[in-house]
Amino acid sequence: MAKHDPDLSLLFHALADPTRRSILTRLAEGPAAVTDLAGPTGLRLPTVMRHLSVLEEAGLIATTKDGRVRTCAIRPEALEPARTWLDEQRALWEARLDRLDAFVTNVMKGGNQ
Amino acid sequence: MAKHDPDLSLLFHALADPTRRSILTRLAEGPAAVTDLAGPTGLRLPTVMRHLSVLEEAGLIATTKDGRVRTCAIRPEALEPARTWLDEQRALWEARLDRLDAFVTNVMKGGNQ
DNA sequence: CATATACTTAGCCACATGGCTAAGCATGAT
DNA sequence: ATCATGCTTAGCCATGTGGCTAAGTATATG
Repeated sequence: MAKHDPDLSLLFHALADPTRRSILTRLAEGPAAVTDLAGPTGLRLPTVMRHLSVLEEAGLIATTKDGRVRTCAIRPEALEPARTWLDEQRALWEARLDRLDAFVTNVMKGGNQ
Repeated sequence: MAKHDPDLSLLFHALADPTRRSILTRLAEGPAAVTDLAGPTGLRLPTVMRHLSVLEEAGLIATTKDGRVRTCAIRPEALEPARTWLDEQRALWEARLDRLDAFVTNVMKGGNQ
């Protein structure tokens, strides 16, 4: 399929995995090193590393390396595109339902007289 | 990983594909038959069918079959869990930033007097 | 009944994803 | 200099995903 919204696809895809979501909630408490993030998941480091790079490519986290420790931190603004899309859709969907409502009301009025 | 939130995973995964998102926006204009949905995508019917079943399993659409025509319609309430999760995260992330802010302010006050 | 329409199912293919181990590399501690 | 720590890279494996074709089923329509 054409890549109309690579950002949204990356974003939603990153959020679609429970491990990645739990890493994000863990990071909500504050920045953490890779090993600290790996602990709670019960997964091996390389596996966690790949989850982290998915999160980073989606813009959800930023990482910096200081000495041999890589520290990961949340990028709160990264959620905005997802929120915006959801809000737009909700608006569209509800507008449609409203029009449907108006239509039905109209038909009933016209049909009964 | 443990399946803590199968709903959210299904939901975000369904939303992570451009074709599926475009089907959703198309459906925002009103219910449509499978063939009508397939047209704009340029994809074959079986392919579209599978996108539709992903959307249906995520609860994003409902389909009914009348005669030989299957009609698909949006289920607006299905977006709620995603919205809720995003809102929760934003709250958590911002709370953390606020605490950090307060901490920094505190340290500066204490350190300078 | 025969034929077109609208899905549906089955199955193939290439590639992505999520897990792992093993080995490498850079840095901090002794 | 040596060793431990913390990440990184390479590569394997099973499964999932997104596309397809070909053939099947069910319902209108003539």
